Amino acid sequence: MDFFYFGNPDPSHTHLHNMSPSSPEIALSDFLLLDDFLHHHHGDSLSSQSTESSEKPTCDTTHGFTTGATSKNSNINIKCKNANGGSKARLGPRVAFRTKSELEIMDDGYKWRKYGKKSVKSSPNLRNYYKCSSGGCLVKKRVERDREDSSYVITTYEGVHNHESPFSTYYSPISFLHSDHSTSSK
DNA sequence: CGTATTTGACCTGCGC
DNA sequence: GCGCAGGTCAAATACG
Repeated sequence: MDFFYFGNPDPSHTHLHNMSPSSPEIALSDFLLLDDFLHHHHGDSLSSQSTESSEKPTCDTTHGFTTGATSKNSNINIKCKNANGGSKARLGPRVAFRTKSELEIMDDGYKWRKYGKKSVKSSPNLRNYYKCSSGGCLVKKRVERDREDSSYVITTYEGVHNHESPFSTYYSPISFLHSDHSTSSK
């Protein structure tokens, strides 16, 4: 499976430029992997070795296991959706961050262009749609407030950037995952 | 004046 | 087939 990293998703605490490689600040956010992308490929060897969650349809339950690697508060939740969510061709893996932030606009190092806004049934709040404004890069993101706790912002990324972040002066502690598995997707 | 954002219309998939 | 919900488009508008 593919993996990508957007640096510190919570700009209210640290700025990207100040981020250290070990970045404990990521602990301030929940990090969700929506691996319906995997499910889309179900049947191949991938799903057998990835988490058991890919076996179950709509395992919306929050696993909430803590990454011993990063730290105390960081919840990594693996979410997988039913195959119907993946019936269309996916741009790539979907990754969601839940971040406690006043601001919905997070500078993750990429340049985003807003292309839509919608109120959705699943939440009383509006959902905003962004595309990466780099030419040829089709990565999208959705930003909405948590319906449970509006002080949280849920940011969902879809796809993989085909270019470097303008601010990629740092290295992700989990970037090895990317190099390790990037060949298996896309 | 060029670029980004806003926002209603339009499109598509899904459930009934 | 119809209606609903989510996602995208694109013209109009705002902003630098």
